[in-house]
Amino acid sequence: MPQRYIAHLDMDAFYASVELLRYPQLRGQPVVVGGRRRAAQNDAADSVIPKLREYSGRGVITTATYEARALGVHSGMGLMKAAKLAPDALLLPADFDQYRRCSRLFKDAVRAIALQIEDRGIDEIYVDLTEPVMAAAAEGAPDPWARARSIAVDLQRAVREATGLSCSIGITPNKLLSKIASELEKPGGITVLREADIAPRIWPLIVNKINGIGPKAGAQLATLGIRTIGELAQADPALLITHFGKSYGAWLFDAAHGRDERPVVTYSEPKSISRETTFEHDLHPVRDREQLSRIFTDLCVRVAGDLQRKGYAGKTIGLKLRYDNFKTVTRDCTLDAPTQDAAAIRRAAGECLKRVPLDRRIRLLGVRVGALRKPGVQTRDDTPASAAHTPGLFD
DNA sequence: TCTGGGGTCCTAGGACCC
DNA sequence: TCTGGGGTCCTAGGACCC
Repeated sequence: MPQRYIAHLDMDAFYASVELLRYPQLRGQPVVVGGRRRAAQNDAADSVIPKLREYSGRGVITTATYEARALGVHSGMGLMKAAKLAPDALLLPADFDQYRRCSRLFKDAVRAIALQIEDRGIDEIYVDLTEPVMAAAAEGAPDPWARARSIAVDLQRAVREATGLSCSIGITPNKLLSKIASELEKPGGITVLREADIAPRIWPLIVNKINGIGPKAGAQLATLGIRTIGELAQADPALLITHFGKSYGAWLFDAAHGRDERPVVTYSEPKSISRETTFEHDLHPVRDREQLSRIFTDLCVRVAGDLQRKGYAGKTIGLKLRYDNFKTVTRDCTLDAPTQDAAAIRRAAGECLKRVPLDRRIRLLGVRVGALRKPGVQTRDDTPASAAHTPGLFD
């Protein structure tokens, strides 16, 4: 594989930083974003920002400022638990519309400099800088890595000018390493790593820094005495394969050595669209039947709205249900033809519901539509039989 | 008063077809 | 009567990520 120059750009504490643009007086204080939607906010700038200790109810931290992280709270942590660690931290509700607007702004700013962008969600992207770096080399730039770094400086400036926000950038020969590198000098850093930097910079890190090694795999590696990426790189690949299977075991070994040939993918179609909700309090399948039914229908209406707005229809309807003990079950069924109709989705999901045991309280309900297609673009298989009888020019 | 909401990908077994 | 493969679709669960 020829030499590539891949950047990973990660916005710093994104949601919280967007909120600080709106509430600049909170800068320097511990602030977390999360919890339930704000109830029809009146004049936000004048109202008093609640503290974490005043919060009660379900919910997790979505983002914490670096000041809040210093107190031990982090994203994904339950708010009630976070309130014990940082009772005086300020709590702001999430405003996803605003985050999406900022996301679009920063991505457009990057796109004005480099075209090969892979979207990785609202606050991060990969950028393939190989072409611009090679173009500079052709014009006699001495060190391509220095050129890559200077492009990163340009990217950071463009993002700041477009949004007022800072980001961190990692540049390495591939996505796997760049993702790790962008975290090394947060916030606001640029980290360039070449082949020779893998051993000194990557190997001392714990295995969970690798994108794709989560809590489960990390714990299982720990039982084998493997905690750092370096230890993983020195492990016997055969041992990894016996514990993790042929595919994942081999991948673990390659990843530890910094090998990754995945391309930067600039376009992809969604595979599924879903809506789910966790209730304020667990609901009883019989006693709260009416409320559950209303919520269920509402989820179907919302998912149908999403499908219609984005121009998709789907053939596989899925139901997700989480019990009070956090056990989650899913059921799905496949229709004869794709749909984007709320009533059809509700019927199919209702059939799925009949197949799950309703013997305990329910915490979460979700509806998903998969096997998506663009209904406008019909393949032969999608053509409804009735289309043959559609009145036409000669009827 | 532990544990959100939106996704992707993988595995594994069974049905069904050739 | 016994016994092949391979391929695709469907379903359920789980790991992981942002």
